Amino acid sequence: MRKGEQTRQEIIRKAAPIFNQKGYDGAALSDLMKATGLEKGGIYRHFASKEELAAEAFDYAWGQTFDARIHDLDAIANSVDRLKQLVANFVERRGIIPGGCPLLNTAIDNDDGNSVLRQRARKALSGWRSYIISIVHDGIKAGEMRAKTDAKKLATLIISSLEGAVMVHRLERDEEPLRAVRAHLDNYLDTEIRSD
Amino acid sequence: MRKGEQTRQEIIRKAAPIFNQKGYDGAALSDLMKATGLEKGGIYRHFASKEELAAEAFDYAWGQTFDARIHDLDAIANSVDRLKQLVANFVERRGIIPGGCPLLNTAIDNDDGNSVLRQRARKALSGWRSYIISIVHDGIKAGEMRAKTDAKKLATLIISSLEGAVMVHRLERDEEPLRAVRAHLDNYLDTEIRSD
DNA sequence: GTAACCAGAGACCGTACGGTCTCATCTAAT
DNA sequence: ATTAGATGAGACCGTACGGTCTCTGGTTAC
Repeated sequence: MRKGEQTRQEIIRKAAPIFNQKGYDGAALSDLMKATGLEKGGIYRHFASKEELAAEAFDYAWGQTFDARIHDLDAIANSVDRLKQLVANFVERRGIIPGGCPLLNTAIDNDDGNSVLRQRARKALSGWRSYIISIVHDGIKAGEMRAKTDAKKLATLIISSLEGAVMVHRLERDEEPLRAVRAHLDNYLDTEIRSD
Repeated sequence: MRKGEQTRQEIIRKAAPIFNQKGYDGAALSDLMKATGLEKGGIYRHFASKEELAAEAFDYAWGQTFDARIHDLDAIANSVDRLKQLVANFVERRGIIPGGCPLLNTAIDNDDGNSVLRQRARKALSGWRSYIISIVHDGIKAGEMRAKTDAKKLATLIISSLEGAVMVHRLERDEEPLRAVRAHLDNYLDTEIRSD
C-alpha cells in the first residue's frame, strides 16, 4: 500500500471520533489537525473537502459500530435468540466510537437537504434494517417465528426503540433507559414473536 | 407590558424554529436577524448572549411541543386511553415547531459538557416523564392498570420508542416508523398494561 | 544512483462568525 | 410639552473558519 493511502486511512480513523462527538460543523479543521498530527496541507492532500472526509469517517464509524452490534451473532442457531443477542450487543457494546451511535448523531445533525452525510446515514440505516429483516425471514422459514410476523415492522420497532433509548441515556447519563427497552424487547420477542 | 418585553418574546418566537432546524452552532446571528427583522444591536439588547437566547427559544419550542402532545388529554377518563391518546398526539401533532422534536434535537446537539441547553433539555425530559408517570399512578390507583406496572419503565419505554421513531422517520422521510411504533405501543398498552 | 513523483508543511486568503459600543430615535411618564 | 429612559441601528472588532497554493523533503521505481 502506498504511504499516502495509509495516511488517508489513519486520518479517517482519527477523525471519526471527532466528527461523531462534535458533529460536522463542530469538528473544526484545527481539531482534526491536532488529532492527526498533520497540518492542513497534509489532510487536504487526501480529501477534496471536509465533507468528503466526514463522509468517509462516518462510514468507518458506522462500520465499527455495526460490527460490534452483530458480533458473534451467526454463532446463534435460533433466530429469535439471535435478535435478542443483537439487542444485547447494542446495549452492552456501545462506545466503540466515542460520541455515541454515529447513525443517531449523523441523522439528527444532517436531516436537512440531501447532503452526502445524510445519504450515508440513510444507507447505514437501510443496511441495518435489512440485516434484521433477513433474520426474521430466516426465523419464519425455520418455523422459529410466527408466520404472521411483519419483518419490516419488527425491524423498525427494534431500531427505533433502541436508538431512542440511546438518546434518553445520553441526556440523563443513566443506563436505565437502555435496560428498560432491552427488557421490553426481550419479553416481546419471547412472548409475541417466538413460535409456541 | 413594556415594548421591550414584547420584542423579546417575539425574538424568541421567531428564533425557536431557526435553532430547532439548524442547531445552536448552525443558527447564525445573521439568520436570527433575518428572521426577526432586527439588527444585531436590537437582538443583543434583550439577551446577554446567543446562548441565553437559544435557551429561551428551546423552552418556548418545548412548551409548544409539550402542549400539543398533551392536547385534550384531561378529557379522557380512562388512564390507559389517556396514554394511547398521548401516543396518538405525538404521532399526529408533530411539526408545531419546524425542525422536529426540540427535545431530540437539543439532546443530540448538546450532549457534551453541561451547557445551559443540555440542562434545559434534561428538565424537559424529566417533566415529560413525570407527566406520564403520574398518569400511570392514577391508572393503578383507579384499578385501570395492573398494579404491578412499573410506571418509570413504562414512561421510559414510551418516550424512547417514540423519539427513536422520530429519528428514523426524519432520516427516511416516511411515516411508517411512527405508525409501527404507535401500533406496537397501543397493542402493548391494551394487552399488558390495562387491567383485565 | 538518479530521476520522477508523491506527500506534507505552513503561509496565505476571503469570509463569516459572536460580540461590543456609540449614537440617534422612539416611548412613555410627568 | 418636556424630558429621562428605553430601544434599536449599524459600524466596528478580533477571531476562527474552510480552503488554496507553493515549495521543500521524502519515497519509490528504474
